[in-house]
Amino acid sequence: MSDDRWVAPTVLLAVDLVILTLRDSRLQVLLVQRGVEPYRGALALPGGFLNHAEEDLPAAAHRELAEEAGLSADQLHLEQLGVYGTPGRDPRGRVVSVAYLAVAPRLPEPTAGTDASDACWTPTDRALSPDARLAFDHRRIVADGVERARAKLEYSALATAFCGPTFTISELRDVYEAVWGVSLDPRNFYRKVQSVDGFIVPAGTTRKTDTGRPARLFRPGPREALHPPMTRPTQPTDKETAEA
Amino acid sequence: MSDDRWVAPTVLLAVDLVILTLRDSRLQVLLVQRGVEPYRGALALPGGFLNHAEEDLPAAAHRELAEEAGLSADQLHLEQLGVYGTPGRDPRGRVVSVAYLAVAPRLPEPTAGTDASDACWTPTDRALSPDARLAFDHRRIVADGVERARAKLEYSALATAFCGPTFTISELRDVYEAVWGVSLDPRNFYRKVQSVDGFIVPAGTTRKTDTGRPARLFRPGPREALHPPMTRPTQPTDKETAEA
DNA sequence: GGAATAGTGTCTGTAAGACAATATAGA
DNA sequence: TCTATATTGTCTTACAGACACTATTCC
Repeated sequence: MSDDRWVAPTVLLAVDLVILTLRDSRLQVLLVQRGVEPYRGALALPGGFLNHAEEDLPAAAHRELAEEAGLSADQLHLEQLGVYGTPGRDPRGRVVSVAYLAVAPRLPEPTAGTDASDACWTPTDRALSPDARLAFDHRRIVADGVERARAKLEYSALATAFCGPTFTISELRDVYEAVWGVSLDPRNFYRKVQSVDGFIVPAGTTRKTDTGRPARLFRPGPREALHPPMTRPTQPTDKETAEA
Repeated sequence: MSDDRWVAPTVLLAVDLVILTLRDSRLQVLLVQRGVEPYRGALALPGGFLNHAEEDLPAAAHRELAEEAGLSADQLHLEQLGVYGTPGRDPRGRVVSVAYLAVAPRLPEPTAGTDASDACWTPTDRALSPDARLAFDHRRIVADGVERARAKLEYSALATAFCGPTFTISELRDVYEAVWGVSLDPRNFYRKVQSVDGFIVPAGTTRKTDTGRPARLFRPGPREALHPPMTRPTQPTDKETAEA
């Protein structure tokens, strides 16, 4: 720093997205097959470089969300996940990536017909398995995103972001069971989730299911932080041990 | 993107530090008075640009920690807090800052005699008051850091990072009371903190206080995540209402 | 002994987990 | 009727919070 001619180094800034949703009662993440080098042909998170030097980071995240997944900002949770800037993580140079976590309800095939027709939903456990071979350090980013989602289900209303505008309590329980990888007692969950003030509010109507009694519909409540939090079981349950 | 000559824009990358500690039973943050433009003379977080294009982000955080606060990596908690990259946040250009949260035990005047003799510990409530006038968007970064610390006291062993290698349960309670801004029952806290398996382990010795019975000493346990979490009181207590 | 802090015992209300019982749909 | 799911009720246990009480130091 004693050198007067010292100038701060510049870096390339990218935005990567961990987009989570629930499909077939499984937590899935959107991955795209890379069409260019490096890691051509490998699976990677949707994302890319800033468009121009003045683009804001959340704006870039929304842009990539639309370009690569066909998802709009409506009905979608988006939060910053972290920065990944280890030198050498990208062979093209010093690329620092800002990762965002997006949670979307299951939409009617959002990847079909868009620019990113090579995007595909992948179960997170498969994406995180050792033989998945994700590009760059995207395996770690996916792992961090899943872990963030698991943690936030406990003390925030993030679970409703996996559901549509209205949902049944069973659907909400399905979110918790899939993301946490546990089985929850439907009856205790039913009362617990309703006892947390402002978490969900009744929508007044019901929805028929394939079989059984129709279920009341709810919509997300005003509360974002849950007090008391939803408690994640510590003991392994049937569902978790089955997946292990 | 259809323009073949398009090249990704570059940004300047900086690292800023929210260094928290406990002094006089108050949560304090380290601020430095800026000696150069912009915001010359204003208070700001310690930090700076990357030294060279290949410097790793945690390495840069540690370097700034040593340069501007005289703190070494030993006995210190450091975690990434987030990215702040809104265009226009720095008049010098597109500067994207990676904020780190550091938690340090109270050390013997770490700011004296170092390069950053103009660094000063500031109570967080004063740093966050409207008349503090921090440089850049550092007010928000401090607020985010304090909020992160508050949240992590609940479900992680972060509180021990505020203490020295050994500590009494009263000192640990002091951390919770100062960071949360509440009063906790010493007797219930005593049993609660010991019931969380692996949080703290007895060191075997005791420490005399000014007055009263000597207290047993503990050291941080192996557990980083607390199950069950420490519960933060929701109702305002005497201490909180007194500060409001 | 008195003051101050450390540490233990006990009670009570609340909430979580287990699980029986009832309600409402389709077949 | 049976089956399947939704919703309610009840019981037991665990824990948070309030607080009396004992222990150990210095004065």
